[in-house]
Amino acid sequence: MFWADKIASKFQGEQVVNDSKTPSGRVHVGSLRGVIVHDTIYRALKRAGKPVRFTYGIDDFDALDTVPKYLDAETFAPYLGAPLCNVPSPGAGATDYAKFYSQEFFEVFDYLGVQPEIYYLRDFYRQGKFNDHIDTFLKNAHLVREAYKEISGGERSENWYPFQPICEKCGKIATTEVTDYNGKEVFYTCKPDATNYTQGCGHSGWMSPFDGNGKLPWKVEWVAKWQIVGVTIELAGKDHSQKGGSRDVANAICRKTYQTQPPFHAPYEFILVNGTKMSSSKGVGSSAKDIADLLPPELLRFLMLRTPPRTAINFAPNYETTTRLFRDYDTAIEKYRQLIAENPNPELSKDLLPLFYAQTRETIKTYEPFDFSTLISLLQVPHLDIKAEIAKRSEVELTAADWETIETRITAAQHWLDNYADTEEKLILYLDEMPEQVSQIDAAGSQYLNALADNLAALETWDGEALQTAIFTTTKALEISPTSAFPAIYYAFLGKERGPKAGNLLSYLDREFTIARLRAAARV
RNA sequence: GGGUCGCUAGCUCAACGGUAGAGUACUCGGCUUUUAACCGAUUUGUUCUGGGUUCGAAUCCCAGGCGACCCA
Repeated sequence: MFWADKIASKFQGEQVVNDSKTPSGRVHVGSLRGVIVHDTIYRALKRAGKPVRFTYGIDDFDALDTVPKYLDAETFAPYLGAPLCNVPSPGAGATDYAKFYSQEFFEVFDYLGVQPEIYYLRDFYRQGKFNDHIDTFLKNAHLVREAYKEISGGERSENWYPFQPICEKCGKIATTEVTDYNGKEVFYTCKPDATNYTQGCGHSGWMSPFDGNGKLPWKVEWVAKWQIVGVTIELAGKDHSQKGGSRDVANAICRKTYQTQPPFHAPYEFILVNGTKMSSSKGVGSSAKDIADLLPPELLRFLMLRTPPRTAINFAPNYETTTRLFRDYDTAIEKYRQLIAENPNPELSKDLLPLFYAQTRETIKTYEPFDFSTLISLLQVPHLDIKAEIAKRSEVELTAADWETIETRITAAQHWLDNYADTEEKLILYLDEMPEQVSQIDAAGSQYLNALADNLAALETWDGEALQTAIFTTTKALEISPTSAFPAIYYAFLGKERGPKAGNLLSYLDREFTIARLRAAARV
């Protein structure tokens, strides 16, 4: 059974699948895994005909704890420690920092066809939805301390309370500590040494903890959120899912304080780039938007889906990995088309379910596949009418829908060439100098190039067809096999053993130059 | 130091207690205006190691090695 269906099969009755994110900056592609994993489980439950909702929370009451290096440090340093929803927006089109980055994230949601019910924790706090839970936790602070101690070994002092007010004086939330609660107000101090990234102002006093005046620490907040939203299924990244890790602590708090079972949980792995975890601080890895610019939505979903959550995904946008992704997707489409040719409503086998869940809509969009790596090649042939070439190479008449897919693929291939291709992966015409690799041309090859130069000099028209004919008639005249002749030509112009159709390639070059190069290469 | 996950063909992965497979790469052949395309075929394994359970282990258990990650 496909992994998402296996999870879905465990549940009866109404389910709420939840995921959340702190909008602390640009979102890297690793964060998309959680999104897709949850969306897929949601869709699997729907497919199984079970009642289900998909909710997504923005943790925008969390503090700004670092200024990302792509932002001006001086501008944002004063806001370190303040709730993200109270930090100014780094760009136009948003009211604040949290909205700015969550909007960017949601654009990717739209792109991927992910449509959860979105909520912002700032609203929950300000609307008082947390009030009862804040009261519960302040009154049961000992249970939270117990859970921390038992699960993660962290000691909390006797007068520690699980609550952080926003300091009335300096506006920071990361620096405050509550030491008393009288049922209506908490006594807090804004401590200069509370964190290692920002200083509190030293203010202290009594204030109400309700209606958005402060927040619960996030492990505690997590538990309260489950109660408010009614979450039944929520997975977490491997980092939070360790024994004694934050999810373990949250689960314990949930059991102790509410005497209820925490939501279903399973860990999901990271997305690795070249075998190592991507991290925005190290500068490795791509933002979610970068990858979305490269991969069409169904391909990006497919990438995230086909690997079960427990297994790490190793994606690097290099030639090998990128073309394989497209090829695997096309292979699945091909298989599906054969299947529906026999039966319009087929039972999907396990290997076709990733294709099903990869769709942004409800049905699988089929098309006539055209190999992605060939597109990359064709795009590099100068002056080539790529659409005419594709039409020529396709066995069937391409429909408007086929063309729509192909055009998306052309855009993706061009984007890959422009942004990710290594120089060795690109077609390079050596116009100014002779490629070193001409030394690979053997005696027969040299003889061939000379003969070809003679024949080309005598050509009446300089076009691809005529050139291709000349190339072949020359091989026949010399009784040399094309497998020896073609590499000699490619070495002379590209420094490679293989290349695009030689006649077309040469037709884009100047005649005198071409002939001179052939003779020069033959002499080496 | 403690923990989690992983290790299967050159590469990417599947098989999850019942004959180890696919794609790709490689090799070879075909394609008589045929060259990053296409078609066909062959080959590829101490399933990381060592023990154990079992009629039977890649699969379950124990120990070790290596790697990634988390916590301290």
